[in-house]
Amino acid sequence: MNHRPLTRPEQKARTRQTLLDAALALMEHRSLSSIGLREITRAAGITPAAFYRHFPDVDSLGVALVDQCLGSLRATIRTVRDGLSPSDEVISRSIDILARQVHDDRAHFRFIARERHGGVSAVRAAIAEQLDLFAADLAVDLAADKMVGGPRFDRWIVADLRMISNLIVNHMVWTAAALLDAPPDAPEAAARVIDAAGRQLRLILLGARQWPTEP
Amino acid sequence: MNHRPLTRPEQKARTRQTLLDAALALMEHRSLSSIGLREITRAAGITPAAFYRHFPDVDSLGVALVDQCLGSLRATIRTVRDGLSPSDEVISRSIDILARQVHDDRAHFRFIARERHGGVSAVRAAIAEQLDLFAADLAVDLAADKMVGGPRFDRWIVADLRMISNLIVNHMVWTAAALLDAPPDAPEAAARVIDAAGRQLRLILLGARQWPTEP
DNA sequence: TGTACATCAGTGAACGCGCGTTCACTGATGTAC
DNA sequence: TGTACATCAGTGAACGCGCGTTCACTGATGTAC
Repeated sequence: MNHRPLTRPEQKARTRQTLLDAALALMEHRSLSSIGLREITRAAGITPAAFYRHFPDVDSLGVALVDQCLGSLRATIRTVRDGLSPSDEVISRSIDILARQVHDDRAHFRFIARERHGGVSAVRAAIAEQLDLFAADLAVDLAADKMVGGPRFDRWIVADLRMISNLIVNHMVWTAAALLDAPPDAPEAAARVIDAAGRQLRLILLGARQWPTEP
Repeated sequence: MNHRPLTRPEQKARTRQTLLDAALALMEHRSLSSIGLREITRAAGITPAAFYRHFPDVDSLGVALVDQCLGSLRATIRTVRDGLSPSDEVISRSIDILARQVHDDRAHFRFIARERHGGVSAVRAAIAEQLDLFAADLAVDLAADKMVGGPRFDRWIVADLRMISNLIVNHMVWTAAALLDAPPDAPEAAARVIDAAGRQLRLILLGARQWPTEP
């Protein structure tokens, strides 16, 4: 136990995080734009006015939430992918890892899926930016990996790498959303989603193997 | 000009439609759950209390809007697809038709994209149901079409037909959302989206041509 | 170490406002004879 | 066709309520000497 009294910046950061967590929890069944400032502060256990010490408004909190969700997810993915040897197994393993991440972090993924095309334009823009970074990461990885028997991405032109990276990232986001739609207490519904997603990804990579990089 | 006075059911249906249109217009920049009943009636030019003659609450209006949007779109798509001879051209033509539909009906597509994973569960369910019908339609069409040089979908097992139909429907929805994200006055941004979507769809069908229906 | 002052995260009261819902009503449309 | 009554879409006033934002404040933490 650490009973050392917190410094002021530490305390402030802690309250800020409490606000973010409270907002995320409130968004389980509703979207950001329907959640009130007072609701968030009530859930966080502080006064409404204190909210303004941390964010100018609820939308800004949403943007901060995006960066936190997807920033940490990006780091996680990097770590995980470094430990994967490129092979055909990559497909089913990627989907499994995604499924486990979604299972462990339903609230974060739900927030992203819900607000990706949601009503707050600043949040939409923040999500689009982060997903673009994901796609860029993936394009680099694809070009670097030499998958045995797989597509020769190292010979692809950049535009096509971005094209397929976007397709795969979108497929991942959609898969995550589908997993969230499946009731959490029905493992066979989730299993069906995972199976379908795996076959779809396999089909995409089958297409990539034939893809003419020069038209 | 038809100056015949409207019957009562006609007048009621007209007001109902005014409410639906008003709500759709208000959703250009915001999501359903952040729009108030009074706001809708104000935009529709009727008293707040009169709303209850048509819907029990705003969420129910949302469900009605889904059925109207996607029901009519489904009919449109059926008509269009009946006029298309199956060929490789189908790909670029499908995307072009989608792009034109989105261009002509931004509000409807935006509503669907925004609420597909939005905060109102009844609306989410209604959209999921309609998209499922789209996928089912597509699966039947794929199995029936004999595309020259294309995948032999007529030999596919049902599960795989559903798998690729879902993939294509999701790709279409995502493409529509991407077109909506592109500023309406920047035709070259939309053109880039259309080009990428076409190549993605081509890659998917390339994969389908190789797909082993028996594993 | 002790003291005097500055900072600033969080308080609590107050404000004006628009919300969803209710209710008895109005008056045009519809129906029965 | 004319009359008497029923229906019911839309009205307008009223209600209690929670909202976002402001403000002067408190008191613990931080800093200078």
